[in-house]
Parts: sequence; C-alpha cells; structure tokens
Amino acid sequence: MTPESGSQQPWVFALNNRELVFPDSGITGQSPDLDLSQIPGSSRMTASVPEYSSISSLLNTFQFNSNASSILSLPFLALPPMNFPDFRRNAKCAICDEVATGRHYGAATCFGCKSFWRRSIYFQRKYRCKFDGKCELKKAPHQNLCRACRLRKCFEVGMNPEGW
Amino acid sequence: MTPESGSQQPWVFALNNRELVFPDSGITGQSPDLDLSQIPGSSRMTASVPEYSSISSLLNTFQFNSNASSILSLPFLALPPMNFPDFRRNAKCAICDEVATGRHYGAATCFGCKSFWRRSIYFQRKYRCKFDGKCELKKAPHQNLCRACRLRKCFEVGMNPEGW
DNA sequence: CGAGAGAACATGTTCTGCG
DNA sequence: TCGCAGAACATGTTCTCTC
Ligand SMILES: [Zn+2]
Ligand SMILES: [Zn+2]
Ligand SMILES: [Zn+2]
Ligand SMILES: [Zn+2]
Repeated sequence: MTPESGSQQPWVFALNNRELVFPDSGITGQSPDLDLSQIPGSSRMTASVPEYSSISSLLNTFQFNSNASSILSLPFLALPPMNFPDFRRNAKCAICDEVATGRHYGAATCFGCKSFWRRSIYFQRKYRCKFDGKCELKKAPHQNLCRACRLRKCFEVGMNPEGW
Repeated sequence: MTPESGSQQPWVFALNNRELVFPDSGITGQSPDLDLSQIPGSSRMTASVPEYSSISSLLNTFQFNSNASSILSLPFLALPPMNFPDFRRNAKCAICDEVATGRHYGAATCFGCKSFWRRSIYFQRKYRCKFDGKCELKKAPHQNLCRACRLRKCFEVGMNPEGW
C-alpha cells in the first residue's frame, strides 16, 4: 500500500525522519523529538485514512490500515501536536490503558508510565516477568502492572532513556 | 419493621453490641472489634433478608430493607467473617468503590483507604472540599479522590483512630 | 503563555511482626 | 495458619523550573 493507490483517500505521511503531515487537517510540521530512523522498520511509514473527525478515530484507522512492520511504534508516530483539537480527551497512553497526558520521553504516555520510565532508568532496574512475557498492561484492583512487560514496552515504543 | 413481622422471612440480627447472626447460614459469632454503640443511630439494627446465595446479594438486600437511620454504618455491620464463603470476591470497600481486602481499623476497606486513614490520623490532616462536600468517592484517571469527603466518610463509618 | 523534565509529595501494594 | 497494624517500598499526581 502506497500513497499513490486509492486516489480518493487522504494520507498520513512521515515525509522524512522529522516531519509528519495530516493532510485532512492541513497540519504539517516538524517534530524535533521524532527520529524514525531509530525505530526498527519504520523509516518509511504510510497509512490510509479514509476520513476522521477525532483523534481516536484517526488512531484507530491508522492502526488498522498500517503496513508498518512493527505496530509498537504507531502510538508514537500517530501522536498529533498537543493543540490538535480533541487531543487531551482521546490520546491513549502508548504503554498502558490510561489516557495520555502529553509526550513524555518521546512517547505519548500517562503520568504513571512517565514516572515508571524515569525511575526504571535512573535506578537501572531489571525485571523478570512471572508469566509468559505477554502481560496485558491494564490496571486491575490491588495489583500493579507487570514491571517487566511494562518496561519492555517502553523500550519497544522508543522512549528516550536520557530525557530531553 | 421488626423481627416479629413477616414470619416466613429469615433475619439478620445484631443481637447486642458485639454479636451478629446470619440465620440462613447458621453463622453466629462475636466480633471483638464491633461496637454498635459507637455508631450513631445503629444500636439496634435489623433487616429482612428473604434469601441469599452470596455476600453481594445479602448486602444488597440488607441495604434495601434496612430501617437504620444512617446507611453509612451498613458496610460495617454487614461485613461477614473473612472465612465466609465468597467474602473476598464480593465485599466492597466501605469508603470508595474498590474491593475490600479485609477489616481495617474496624471497617471493611481496601488497602488504599486503610493507608489513607492511617496517614490522615498520624499526621492529623485537615482537608477542605473544593466542591459541595458530597464528592463521589470513585477513582477517575489522573485524579485522586477528594480528601475531605474521603476522610469524613472514614469517620462516619466509624473507623478507629487508634488502631488495635 | 504552553510543553515537558525532574523533584516533591500523595497514594497504593507488599512485607514483617505479632497475637 | 490467618488476620491485621504498621513499616517499607512502589506507583501516581502535582509542583517547580526551564525553554
Ligand atoms: Zn500509561
Ligand atoms: Zn509480564
Ligand atoms: Zn477504599
Ligand atoms: Zn469533596
């Protein structure tokens, strides 16, 4: 699937390593903290977006039609600017099932995952999953998220260990 | 409504200040940490319980038919022993919308409310509600429960400030 | 002003000791 | 062995600072 196919459809572009375009909204801009070359298999990523009225529908469509080799970089790529209409209500944390509060260490995450990442890096934590390494990162009563699976996902999504 | 009316119905009794009876299950026992005289309006409390198969249905029926003057003492009163079948899955925190993990400071609460109470007492915290003093004590993303309303409910339910 | 890093603080979960 | 108080630790939210 390439931008040329399906002529009637608008497209979401990663123009190059540092630029995203949302043609439907007219938003075009550079993202200084975005470096696609560091995300495996995502140096060129496009997706068909038939139509959308909110961030959440855009993200869903983007995810559904994407031909990227790794789905894990999607939340990172698809994150629109903070002033995009609707962002705050609809953006999902790239790590867990919370609402994202903004970009933290390069990814759209909630406050919890932001702090978890900072502390894990600062203390150089090593975790081991008690199960199959595929834990669902969803909050349940009286139980924290699996630390090993949470930290692994932080790395996969490309969170920056050094801040900025 | 008194135990004498509706002869066919089983009853839940607070026999006296320190004893509860669940006739349907045959459970009778003393509860050393139960002192009804300290709960306003609850020195004599009875309720009709037509039938029940689990704690949750018992609690619902108890709450619905109770003629107690204050509904706030119900979770305290209705709490069965920890070894009662089904307790762990069905007991609700007397303060918030979590699952209760046991009796803490005299009430059936979750770990969170247990710690909140201990710290509030230890540090002698005074809180002021930002709203109308009737906040719903239900967890929402990126927001803590209203401290003032939470602590007030802890007192109303009769949590013990001194531990035991 | 707004966004976000890091510190400070509040909250929630697990561990330890005791009865 | 079990229940729970309190301590210890982990997690989550708010504040402060800088850009
Ligand atoms: Zn998260
Ligand atoms: Zn895991
Ligand atoms: Zn609670
Ligand atoms: Zn309140």
